Amino acid sequence: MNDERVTTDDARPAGDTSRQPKDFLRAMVERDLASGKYGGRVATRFPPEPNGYLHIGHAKAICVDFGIAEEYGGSCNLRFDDTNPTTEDPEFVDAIKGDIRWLGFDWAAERYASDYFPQLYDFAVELIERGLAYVDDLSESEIREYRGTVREPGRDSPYRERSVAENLDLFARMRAGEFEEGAKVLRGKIDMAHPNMKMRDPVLYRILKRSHYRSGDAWCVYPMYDHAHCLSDAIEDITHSMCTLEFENNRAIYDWILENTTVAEPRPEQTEFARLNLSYTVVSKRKLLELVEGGHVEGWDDPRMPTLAGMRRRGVTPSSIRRFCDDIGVAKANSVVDVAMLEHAIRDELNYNAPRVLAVLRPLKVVITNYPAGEVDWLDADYWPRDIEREGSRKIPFSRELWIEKTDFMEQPPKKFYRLGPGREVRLRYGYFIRCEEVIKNDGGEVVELRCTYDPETRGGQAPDGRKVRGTIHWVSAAHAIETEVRLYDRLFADPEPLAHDRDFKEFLNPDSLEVFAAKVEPSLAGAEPGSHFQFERHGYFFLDPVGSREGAQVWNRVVALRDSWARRS
RNA sequence: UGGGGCGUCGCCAAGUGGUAAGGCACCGGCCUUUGGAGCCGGCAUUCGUAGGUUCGAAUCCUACCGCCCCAGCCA
Repeated sequence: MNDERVTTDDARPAGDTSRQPKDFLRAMVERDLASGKYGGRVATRFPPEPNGYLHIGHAKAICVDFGIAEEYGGSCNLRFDDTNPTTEDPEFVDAIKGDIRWLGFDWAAERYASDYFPQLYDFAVELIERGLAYVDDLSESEIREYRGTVREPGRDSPYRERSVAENLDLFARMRAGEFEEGAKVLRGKIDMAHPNMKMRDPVLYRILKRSHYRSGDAWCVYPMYDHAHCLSDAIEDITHSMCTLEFENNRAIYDWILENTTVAEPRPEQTEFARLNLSYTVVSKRKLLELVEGGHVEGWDDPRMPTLAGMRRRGVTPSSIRRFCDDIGVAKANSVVDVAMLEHAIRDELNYNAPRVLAVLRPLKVVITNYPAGEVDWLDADYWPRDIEREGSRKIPFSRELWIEKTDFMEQPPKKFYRLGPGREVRLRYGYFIRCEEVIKNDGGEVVELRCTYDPETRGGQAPDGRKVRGTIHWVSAAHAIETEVRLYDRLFADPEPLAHDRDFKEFLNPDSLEVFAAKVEPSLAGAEPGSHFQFERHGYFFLDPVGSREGAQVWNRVVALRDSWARRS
């Protein structure tokens, strides 16, 4: 529907964005549309609990819930599933809303399960009146015992056969605050021997004498997920209620409650899909919390975190996240997506959107011995390589003293090393050919300076005599360079599946996930806008960190490195 | 050894009885003032396994194997 949901700076030629083969969810929606099951309506919802930050796994769910509604002319509500006052906090609702908007989605309505507490309570009363729910006095541990195990049936609670009148009275008194927390719960009266554990008289309401961030002290009984979710869907006239695989067993309760309460038909239906797992990362609120609390990262928005806040801070674009979600598809098989897919989506976008500039991370001084001191030559440098049809260029200064990358020089270059070495010639990008004439070392034998000559005939990078050089390296004029901080971020974990071992996942943290450099960047970057993207040629895509940067003290985050076939083969 | 799901290339993932899409990754080659990008080519005689039905199966049947979820008054 809303094909115009624009991604501000995406200049890629409009390609075919439609997944050719439909995933099973879209196929289902199309079937329902064709059969007229919901009168042509598609209504979904994204139901986060405001107890933590959204991460890349949620992004997939958001793309499913909002994306499907959008594609089929439907609507998607944002519903905070806030039925547990002990864990929820309004701080998270704002963060969640911001993250969803950042991703480029908007909701038809903003709802809160807590706003439905009165209706939800009435539905519970209805179940009691129908003899389908009862107040149970068993303790928490007794309930567990009575539930049986996956192999053995449970036993009925001694309170299971209370009369409707007694249940009504007791439930009203629970609500009135007459009983202590844990003293009583309301349970669905289904079947204590049901093979599906979830159907063994699920708890519907518990007493929690806690004030809720929205409803305050209006309630001391709070509905459980199984009671609240399906009925909230029904209240909002949701048609397709999509959730992740771990709720498959809960679908039986979902249907049972809706079938046994007076909700409008056609009723919403739940369908499950596999949640996202990403290699080299963990996608679990609890695990991420552990990293934050253990000080392994600097916070929820640490650029190494797979949270949307972290990715935004790192410089990942929302459109590349959406593109990634499109690429991975939706299915029911548990899977671990290769993080290389995400990296590819990011590069693919930034390749078209990030102007190229020069930056030296590990500076090695080069003196051009045949270039006069004090002289400056301002060279033309295109912002875009020839294969990208965008206009724009800037001037970069060339002078006698330059910085080049330490790794672009080797005293004893191996076979296919195209860069600088004693006596070798390379091209300085947008500049001249230079030849290394002398290597200067300090007392420790470390190369600290190169003395080179340049060929004035090669200005711009071409030799009139047709001479070719294999290597082109980046550089920056020492007198003009800006000092900045460059943060190289890498995968947070060194193992593709940190959770797949018998050890603590934190043991697999990548010790090199962050490397900080005092880098020299070309002077044109002086006025760069915080939040803008550039490609530092031969390094990767960088983002001027709007949080970490200060006036005159830029902090550049590497979003993702360039593919590097040299590094791969060595 | 209960129930619910899932198993198609290293990783995702189409395919729903007519003879294995696509993407990522990888490997060649071309091109190249980013060892980037781009272009060309390669990459599952086989669909967890074993039987069976059929002219014909990844798709149907049977059995088996493997993995995930469920015993919170979390969601």
